[in-house]
Amino acid sequence: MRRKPTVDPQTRILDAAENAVAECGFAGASLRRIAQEARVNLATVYYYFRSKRGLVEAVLKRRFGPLREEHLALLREFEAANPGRPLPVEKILEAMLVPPLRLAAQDSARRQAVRRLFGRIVGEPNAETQEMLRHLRMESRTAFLKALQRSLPEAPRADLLWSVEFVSGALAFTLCNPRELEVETRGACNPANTEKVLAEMIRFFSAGFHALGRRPRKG
Amino acid sequence: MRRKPTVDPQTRILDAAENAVAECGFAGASLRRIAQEARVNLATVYYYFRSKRGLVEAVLKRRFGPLREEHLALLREFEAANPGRPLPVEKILEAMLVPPLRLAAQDSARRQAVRRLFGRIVGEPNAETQEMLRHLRMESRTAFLKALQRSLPEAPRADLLWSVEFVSGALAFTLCNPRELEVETRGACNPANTEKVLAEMIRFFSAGFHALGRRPRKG
DNA sequence: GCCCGTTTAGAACGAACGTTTAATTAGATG
DNA sequence: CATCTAATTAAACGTTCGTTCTAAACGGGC
Repeated sequence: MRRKPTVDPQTRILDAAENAVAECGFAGASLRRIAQEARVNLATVYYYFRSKRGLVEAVLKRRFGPLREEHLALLREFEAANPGRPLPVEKILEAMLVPPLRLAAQDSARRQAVRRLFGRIVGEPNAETQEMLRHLRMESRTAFLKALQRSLPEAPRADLLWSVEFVSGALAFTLCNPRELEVETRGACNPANTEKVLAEMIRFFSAGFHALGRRPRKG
Repeated sequence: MRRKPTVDPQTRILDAAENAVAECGFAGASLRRIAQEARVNLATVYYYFRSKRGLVEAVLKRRFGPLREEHLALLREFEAANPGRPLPVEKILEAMLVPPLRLAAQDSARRQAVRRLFGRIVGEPNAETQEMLRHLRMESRTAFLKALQRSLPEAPRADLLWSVEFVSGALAFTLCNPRELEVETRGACNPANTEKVLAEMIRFFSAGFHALGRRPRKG
């Protein structure tokens, strides 16, 4: 029954905790069930992660920590292709969307948990969690805003900030409950089709950004 | 200390439960604390709502149940203004956005709880909860899609479905953590300013919808 | 008067929770 | 082999949880 005895206990615990938090929320996730699913003694969880809060933070950092570097790397890559010139909004959107979409499109065993984890953190108002995520998102958000301002110099900064927020929200919402969307649309929308989602979002949102660029002042 | 002795116990319980779920999630909300905050005996909660699940369902139905009627009423009202003609997408967007925005803009005592409740239900993958919300959203979603298809006959149905999803996501995301957004943007974006949010979303998303109408086939 | 829906009080149930402690194992080092 | 450290275990701590139960009070309507 033991599938991969080579995976170290910390990873097994993190995987199990990710499943539990995704399914039951932060408060509903039980350390005992996590330890059981990870085939690990309950005290081992404390040995590695000190407390439940420490475990949850490790879960979030493992998944969402690398996103910042991927965001910045994609921006740099696109800018290197056409040095000195402002990026087209379509490329900026691609840099924003591709890393989370890739994250939510990995192997099917983890996919559902990762997607639901997105939804959990969005709705979690706990101050510590929010502060941690704010810190994780801050740097890439600044980079995206700077790129957008260069690409759409006529657009007011506040409008661009709002729009970035709207894109983030649409992305999070689309990722976190994929099955529901497929059911509700009777299969017309399949969030597992990453390329399709990316194309739809770029098409829809780039029009919004271009409209901002065309209107120099708020009407 | 008793502020409003006129409010009946059921309402006090629902208010307290709303606070608790918003703050601690469905699993983290404690009936004992809810009863205490509602200045009600623990048994009274069971007397009225049978179980914790029953209480949670009552909380959700009270808040999100009226949304469907408001959505449909707004659509009817706008259509009555120009009978027979397809609604402009700006009006459809207004009908989609105004009821939730109004809901999240009520008196300051309840506002924060209502907004956080939005985030909680978005991230909650519990099958029963999702099924209940699906049922609540289905009718108005169909009405919005129909109006959009009349207004943008060239746009593929799947694209419109996706776009409606994106709008819903952006709205939910914007509503559920207002303070964070204001902090992160250093005050440039204030989600409590309902008119501003509405104007920003209509401007941004209507451009996206118009772009769909202009492209008859997927490129 | 009494009845009945409502509300309170108090206690208890078993279960599950986060956390801690002390003892034990396994592996490397000397 | 003895020793030291890291890893792992079993057991227990006290608390809180959802839920149920009983008994008693309250208040308006027939």
